[in-house]
Amino acid sequence: MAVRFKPPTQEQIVKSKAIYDRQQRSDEVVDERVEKLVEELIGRVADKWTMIILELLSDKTPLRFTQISKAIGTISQKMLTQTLRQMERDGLLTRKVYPVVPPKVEYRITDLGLTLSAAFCSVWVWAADNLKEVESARLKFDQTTEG
Amino acid sequence: MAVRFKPPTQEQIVKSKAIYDRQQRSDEVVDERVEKLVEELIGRVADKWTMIILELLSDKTPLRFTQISKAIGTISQKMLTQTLRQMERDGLLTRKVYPVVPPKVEYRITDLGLTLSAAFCSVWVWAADNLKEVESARLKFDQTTEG
DNA sequence: TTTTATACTTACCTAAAAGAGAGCGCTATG
DNA sequence: CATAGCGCTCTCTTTTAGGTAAGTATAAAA
Repeated sequence: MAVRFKPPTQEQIVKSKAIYDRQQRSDEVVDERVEKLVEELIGRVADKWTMIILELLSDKTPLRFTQISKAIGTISQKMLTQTLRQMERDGLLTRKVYPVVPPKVEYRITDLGLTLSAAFCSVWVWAADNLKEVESARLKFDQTTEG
Repeated sequence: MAVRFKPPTQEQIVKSKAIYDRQQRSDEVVDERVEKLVEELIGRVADKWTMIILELLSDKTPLRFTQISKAIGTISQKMLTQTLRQMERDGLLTRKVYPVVPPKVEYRITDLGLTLSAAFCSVWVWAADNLKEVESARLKFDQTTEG
Protein backbone atom coordinates (compact mmCIF):
# COMPACT_ATOMS: atom_id res chain seq x y z
CA MET A 1 0.00 0.00 0.00
CA ALA A 2 1.04 3.57 -0.52
CA VAL A 3 1.28 5.58 2.65
CA ARG A 4 1.25 9.30 2.12
CA PHE A 5 1.76 11.98 4.67
CA LYS A 6 -0.11 15.22 4.75
CA PRO A 7 0.66 18.09 7.06
CA PRO A 8 -2.18 19.64 9.07
CA THR A 9 -3.92 22.51 7.37
CA GLN A 10 -3.81 25.98 8.84
CA GLU A 11 -7.48 25.78 9.77
CA GLN A 12 -6.89 22.59 11.74
CA ILE A 13 -4.09 24.16 13.70
CA VAL A 14 -6.12 27.23 14.51
CA LYS A 15 -9.02 25.04 15.53
CA SER A 16 -6.95 22.89 17.84
CA LYS A 17 -5.48 25.97 19.46
CA ALA A 18 -8.95 27.36 20.06
CA ILE A 19 -10.05 24.12 21.66
CA TYR A 20 -6.93 24.09 23.77
CA ASP A 21 -7.60 27.57 25.04
CA ARG A 22 -11.21 26.79 25.87
CA GLN A 23 -9.97 23.70 27.68
CA GLN A 24 -7.44 25.67 29.70
CA ARG A 25 -9.94 28.24 30.82
CA SER A 26 -12.49 25.83 32.28
CA ASP A 27 -10.19 23.09 33.48
CA GLU A 28 -12.10 22.01 36.54
CA VAL A 29 -15.44 22.00 34.78
CA VAL A 30 -14.45 19.24 32.35
CA ASP A 31 -17.31 16.80 32.26
CA GLU A 32 -16.43 13.31 33.40
CA ARG A 33 -18.89 11.75 30.99
CA VAL A 34 -17.41 13.57 28.06
CA GLU A 35 -14.01 12.21 29.00
CA LYS A 36 -15.37 8.69 29.15
CA LEU A 37 -16.93 9.09 25.73
CA VAL A 38 -13.77 10.53 24.29
CA GLU A 39 -11.82 7.60 25.66
CA GLU A 40 -14.27 5.13 24.24
CA LEU A 41 -14.17 6.85 20.90
CA ILE A 42 -10.39 6.86 20.91
CA GLY A 43 -10.37 3.17 21.73
CA ARG A 44 -12.58 2.42 18.79
CA VAL A 45 -11.22 4.80 16.25
CA ALA A 46 -7.49 4.67 16.91
CA ASP A 47 -7.13 1.14 15.68
CA LYS A 48 -4.68 -0.08 13.13
CA TRP A 49 -7.05 -1.05 10.35
CA THR A 50 -9.16 2.06 10.68
CA MET A 51 -6.06 4.20 10.40
CA ILE A 52 -4.80 2.34 7.37
CA ILE A 53 -8.11 2.33 5.53
CA LEU A 54 -8.58 6.00 6.25
CA GLU A 55 -5.13 6.68 4.85
CA LEU A 56 -5.96 4.80 1.69
CA LEU A 57 -9.30 6.49 1.18
CA SER A 58 -7.99 9.95 1.92
CA ASP A 59 -5.50 9.35 -0.85
CA LYS A 60 -7.98 7.99 -3.36
CA THR A 61 -11.76 7.91 -3.15
CA PRO A 62 -13.80 5.93 -3.97
CA LEU A 63 -12.24 2.53 -3.69
CA ARG A 64 -13.83 -0.88 -4.11
CA PHE A 65 -13.66 -3.71 -1.61
CA THR A 66 -11.02 -5.72 -3.44
CA GLN A 67 -8.96 -2.66 -4.16
CA ILE A 68 -8.68 -1.93 -0.47
CA SER A 69 -8.08 -5.57 0.27
CA LYS A 70 -5.24 -5.78 -2.24
CA ALA A 71 -3.76 -2.48 -1.18
CA ILE A 72 -3.47 -3.62 2.40
CA GLY A 73 -2.54 -7.16 1.53
CA THR A 74 -2.47 -8.61 5.01
CA ILE A 75 -6.04 -8.05 6.08
CA SER A 76 -8.56 -10.87 6.07
CA GLN A 77 -11.85 -10.37 4.29
CA LYS A 78 -13.64 -10.73 7.56
CA MET A 79 -11.68 -7.99 9.26
CA LEU A 80 -12.03 -5.74 6.25
CA THR A 81 -15.79 -6.12 6.09
CA GLN A 82 -16.04 -5.61 9.81
CA THR A 83 -13.86 -2.52 9.91
CA LEU A 84 -15.55 -0.95 6.91
CA ARG A 85 -18.98 -1.51 8.42
CA GLN A 86 -17.89 0.01 11.69
CA MET A 87 -16.40 2.99 9.95
CA GLU A 88 -19.59 3.44 7.98
CA ARG A 89 -21.56 3.36 11.22
CA ASP A 90 -19.28 5.97 12.73
CA GLY A 91 -19.81 8.19 9.71
CA LEU A 92 -16.22 8.00 8.49
CA LEU A 93 -17.13 6.64 5.08
CA THR A 94 -20.13 5.90 2.88
CA ARG A 95 -20.93 2.66 1.18
CA LYS A 96 -22.56 2.57 -2.23
CA VAL A 97 -23.82 -0.71 -3.63
CA TYR A 98 -24.37 -1.12 -7.34
CA PRO A 99 -26.96 -3.81 -8.06
CA VAL A 100 -24.89 -5.54 -10.70
CA VAL A 101 -23.32 -8.94 -11.15
CA PRO A 102 -20.66 -9.48 -10.04
CA PRO A 103 -21.31 -7.15 -7.10
CA LYS A 104 -19.79 -3.70 -7.04
CA VAL A 105 -19.46 -1.69 -3.86
CA GLU A 106 -17.76 1.66 -3.56
CA TYR A 107 -16.33 3.14 -0.39
CA ARG A 108 -16.03 6.87 -0.20
CA ILE A 109 -14.48 8.88 2.60
CA THR A 110 -16.69 11.51 4.26
CA ASP A 111 -15.76 14.95 5.50
CA LEU A 112 -15.71 13.59 9.01
CA GLY A 113 -13.39 10.83 7.88
CA LEU A 114 -11.13 13.35 6.21
CA THR A 115 -10.73 15.35 9.38
CA LEU A 116 -9.88 12.22 11.34
CA SER A 117 -7.39 11.20 8.72
CA ALA A 118 -5.80 14.63 9.03
CA ALA A 119 -5.60 14.18 12.78
CA PHE A 120 -3.94 10.79 12.35
CA CYS A 121 -1.47 12.26 9.97
CA SER A 122 0.88 13.49 12.65
CA VAL A 123 0.98 10.03 14.18
CA TRP A 124 2.02 8.54 10.85
CA VAL A 125 4.64 11.21 10.52
CA TRP A 126 5.87 10.50 14.02
CA ALA A 127 6.11 6.78 13.34
CA ALA A 128 8.00 7.26 10.10
CA ASP A 129 10.25 9.82 11.69
CA ASN A 130 11.08 7.85 14.82
CA LEU A 131 11.39 4.30 13.56
CA LYS A 132 15.09 4.15 14.17
CA GLU A 133 14.90 5.72 17.57
CA VAL A 134 12.31 3.23 18.72
CA GLU A 135 14.29 0.37 17.30
CA SER A 136 17.48 1.38 19.04
CA ALA A 137 15.59 1.97 22.28
CA ARG A 138 14.26 -1.58 22.06
CA LEU A 139 17.67 -2.99 21.34
CA LYS A 140 19.14 -1.19 24.28
CA PHE A 141 16.31 -2.28 26.57
CA ASP A 142 16.59 -5.91 25.51
CA GLN A 143 20.34 -5.92 26.02
CA THR A 144 20.30 -4.37 29.46
CA THR A 145 17.46 -6.50 30.82
CA GLU A 146 18.63 -9.74 29.28
CA GLY A 147 22.01 -9.96 31.01
CA MET B 1 -8.31 11.53 34.98
CA ALA B 2 -7.66 14.94 33.57
CA VAL B 3 -7.37 15.01 29.82
CA ARG B 4 -5.69 18.08 28.46
CA PHE B 5 -5.23 19.11 24.89
CA LYS B 6 -2.16 20.71 23.50
CA PRO B 7 -1.84 22.14 20.03
CA PRO B 8 1.14 21.15 17.89
CA THR B 9 4.14 23.43 18.23
CA GLN B 10 5.37 25.46 15.33
CA GLU B 11 8.47 23.28 15.01
CA GLN B 12 6.35 20.18 14.73
CA ILE B 13 4.30 21.65 11.96
CA VAL B 14 7.36 22.76 10.05
CA LYS B 15 8.89 19.35 10.54
CA SER B 16 5.84 17.49 9.28
CA LYS B 17 5.69 19.74 6.25
CA ALA B 18 9.32 18.99 5.50
CA ILE B 19 8.67 15.28 5.75
CA TYR B 20 5.65 15.64 3.53
CA ASP B 21 7.66 17.39 0.83
CA ARG B 22 10.41 14.81 0.96
CA GLN B 23 7.75 12.14 0.70
CA GLN B 24 6.12 13.79 -2.29
CA ARG B 25 9.35 14.10 -4.20
CA SER B 26 10.37 10.45 -4.00
CA ASP B 27 6.98 8.84 -4.04
CA GLU B 28 7.82 5.72 -6.01
CA VAL B 29 10.98 5.06 -4.06
CA VAL B 30 9.17 4.56 -0.75
CA ASP B 31 10.65 1.50 0.83
CA GLU B 32 8.20 -1.33 1.39
CA ARG B 33 10.00 -2.44 4.52
CA VAL B 34 9.76 1.00 6.04
CA GLU B 35 6.02 0.94 5.45
CA LYS B 36 5.72 -2.41 7.15
CA LEU B 37 7.66 -1.12 10.12
CA VAL B 38 5.62 2.01 10.33
CA GLU B 39 2.46 -0.07 10.30
CA GLU B 40 3.77 -2.34 13.00
CA LEU B 41 4.79 0.62 15.08
CA ILE B 42 1.40 2.24 14.65
CA GLY B 43 -0.26 -0.98 15.69
CA ARG B 44 1.74 -1.11 18.87
CA VAL B 45 1.78 2.52 19.78
CA ALA B 46 -1.73 3.62 18.88
CA ASP B 47 -3.34 1.69 21.66
CA LYS B 48 -5.73 3.03 24.20
CA TRP B 49 -3.65 2.59 27.34
CA THR B 50 -0.49 3.93 25.75
CA MET B 51 -2.32 7.02 24.62
CA ILE B 52 -3.86 7.60 28.02
CA ILE B 53 -0.64 7.08 29.98
CA LEU B 54 1.21 9.34 27.59
CA GLU B 55 -1.42 12.01 28.11
CA LEU B 56 -1.04 11.76 31.86
CA LEU B 57 2.73 11.88 31.83
CA SER B 58 2.92 14.71 29.35
CA ASP B 59 0.79 16.65 31.77
CA LYS B 60 2.78 15.78 34.88
CA THR B 61 6.12 14.03 35.12
CA PRO B 62 7.25 12.05 37.01
CA LEU B 63 4.39 9.94 38.28
CA ARG B 64 4.47 6.87 40.46
CA PHE B 65 2.79 3.56 39.69
CA THR B 66 -0.17 4.05 42.00
CA GLN B 67 -0.65 7.62 40.91
CA ILE B 68 -1.09 6.51 37.33
CA SER B 69 -3.27 3.63 38.42
CA LYS B 70 -5.57 5.91 40.39
CA ALA B 71 -5.65 8.54 37.68
CA ILE B 72 -6.87 6.04 35.12
CA GLY B 73 -9.07 4.19 37.55
CA THR B 74 -10.19 1.39 35.29
CA ILE B 75 -6.87 -0.27 34.49
CA SER B 76 -5.72 -3.43 36.25
CA GLN B 77 -2.27 -3.64 37.79
CA LYS B 78 -1.31 -6.25 35.29
CA MET B 79 -2.21 -4.16 32.26
CA LEU B 80 -0.56 -1.12 33.75
CA THR B 81 2.69 -2.95 34.45
CA GLN B 82 2.58 -4.49 31.00
CA THR B 83 1.91 -1.24 29.19
CA LEU B 84 4.49 0.70 31.18
CA ARG B 85 7.14 -1.91 30.49
CA GLN B 86 6.36 -1.88 26.80
CA MET B 87 6.51 1.88 26.70
CA GLU B 88 9.82 1.83 28.49
CA ARG B 89 11.12 -0.64 25.93
CA ASP B 90 9.99 1.62 23.11
CA GLY B 91 11.79 4.54 24.70
CA LEU B 92 8.64 6.52 25.47
CA LEU B 93 9.35 6.74 29.18
CA THR B 94 12.03 5.97 31.74
CA ARG B 95 11.63 3.99 34.89
CA LYS B 96 13.53 4.88 38.02
CA VAL B 97 13.51 2.51 40.95
CA TYR B 98 14.36 3.75 44.41
CA PRO B 99 15.72 0.95 46.61
CA VAL B 100 13.50 1.80 49.55
CA VAL B 101 10.78 0.09 51.49
CA PRO B 102 8.00 0.23 50.55
CA PRO B 103 9.08 0.32 46.90
CA LYS B 104 9.11 3.58 45.00
CA VAL B 105 9.21 3.76 41.23
CA GLU B 106 9.00 6.88 39.15
CA TYR B 107 7.90 7.08 35.55
CA ARG B 108 9.15 9.96 33.53
CA ILE B 109 8.22 10.79 29.96
CA THR B 110 11.09 11.05 27.47
CA ASP B 111 11.53 13.48 24.61
CA LEU B 112 10.45 10.75 22.24
CA GLY B 113 7.34 10.20 24.33
CA LEU B 114 6.60 13.89 24.33
CA THR B 115 6.70 14.09 20.56
CA LEU B 116 4.36 11.11 20.28
CA SER B 117 2.02 12.65 22.78
CA ALA B 118 2.01 15.81 20.72
CA ALA B 119 1.18 13.78 17.64
CA PHE B 120 -1.70 12.08 19.42
CA CYS B 121 -2.99 15.42 20.54
CA SER B 122 -4.85 16.12 17.34
CA VAL B 123 -6.63 12.77 17.62
CA TRP B 124 -7.80 13.66 21.12
CA VAL B 125 -8.96 16.99 19.84
CA TRP B 126 -10.77 15.34 16.96
CA ALA B 127 -12.53 12.92 19.29
CA ALA B 128 -13.64 15.67 21.66
CA ASP B 129 -14.71 17.81 18.78
CA ASN B 130 -16.67 15.18 16.89
CA LEU B 131 -18.33 13.19 19.63
CA LYS B 132 -21.79 14.37 18.70
CA GLU B 133 -21.30 13.87 15.01
CA VAL B 134 -20.18 10.30 15.51
CA GLU B 135 -23.05 9.63 17.85
CA SER B 136 -25.65 10.93 15.47
CA ALA B 137 -24.05 9.02 12.60
CA ARG B 138 -24.36 5.85 14.63
CA LEU B 139 -27.94 6.56 15.51
CA LYS B 140 -28.79 7.14 11.88
CA PHE B 141 -26.97 4.01 10.78
CA ASP B 142 -28.68 1.86 13.38
CA GLN B 143 -32.09 3.18 12.46
CA THR B 144 -31.74 2.67 8.73
CA THR B 145 -30.27 -0.82 8.93
CA GLU B 146 -32.55 -2.07 11.66
CA GLY B 147 -35.84 -1.71 9.79
C1' DT C 1 1.69 -8.94 66.74
C1' DT C 2 -0.98 -7.69 63.13
C1' DT C 3 -1.67 -4.51 59.62
C1' DT C 4 -0.40 -1.32 55.93
C1' DA C 5 1.93 0.42 52.22
C1' DT C 6 4.24 -0.19 47.42
C1' DA C 7 5.20 -2.13 43.07
C1' DC C 8 5.21 -5.60 41.27
C1' DT C 9 5.16 -11.09 39.47
C1' DT C 10 3.01 -15.37 38.63
C1' DA C 11 -0.60 -18.56 37.63
C1' DC C 12 -5.00 -19.32 36.08
C1' DC C 13 -9.15 -18.35 33.66
C1' DT C 14 -12.64 -16.32 30.48
C1' DA C 15 -14.18 -13.67 26.74
C1' DA C 16 -13.32 -11.27 22.87
C1' DA C 17 -10.76 -10.58 18.69
C1' DA C 18 -8.55 -12.20 14.79
C1' DG C 19 -7.37 -15.61 11.14
C1' DA C 20 -8.29 -19.52 7.89
C1' DG C 21 -11.23 -21.49 4.88
C1' DA C 22 -15.46 -22.81 2.70
C1' DG C 23 -19.67 -21.46 0.51
C1' DC C 24 -22.93 -18.45 -2.18
C1' DG C 25 -25.35 -16.14 -5.86
C1' DC C 26 -25.19 -14.79 -10.39
C1' DT C 27 -23.25 -13.93 -14.86
C1' DA C 28 -19.94 -13.76 -18.49
C1' DT C 29 -16.36 -16.11 -20.61
C1' DG C 30 -13.71 -20.08 -22.40
C1' DC D 1 -19.88 -27.55 -18.81
C1' DA D 2 -16.40 -25.50 -15.91
C1' DT D 3 -14.40 -21.58 -14.15
C1' DA D 4 -13.58 -16.98 -12.52
C1' DG D 5 -14.90 -12.82 -10.36
C1' DC D 6 -17.00 -9.76 -6.44
C1' DG D 7 -18.37 -8.93 -1.90
C1' DC D 8 -19.59 -10.80 1.17
C1' DT D 9 -21.26 -14.42 5.29
C1' DC D 10 -20.65 -18.42 8.21
C1' DT D 11 -18.13 -21.61 10.83
C1' DC D 12 -14.16 -23.23 13.19
C1' DT D 13 -9.89 -22.63 15.46
C1' DT D 14 -6.21 -20.01 17.38
C1' DT D 15 -4.48 -15.97 19.54
C1' DT D 16 -4.70 -12.19 22.45
C1' DA D 17 -6.62 -9.17 25.94
C1' DG D 18 -7.61 -8.62 30.19
C1' DG D 19 -9.40 -9.77 34.85
C1' DT D 20 -8.78 -12.08 39.58
C1' DA D 21 -6.34 -13.54 43.11
C1' DA D 22 -2.41 -14.83 45.48
C1' DG D 23 2.39 -14.18 46.77
C1' DT D 24 6.84 -11.24 47.94
C1' DA D 25 9.83 -8.15 50.50
C1' DT D 26 10.48 -5.16 54.47
C1' DA D 27 9.92 -1.53 57.61
C1' DA D 28 7.09 1.34 60.08
C1' DA D 29 2.83 2.25 62.35
C1' DA D 30 -1.06 0.74 65.36
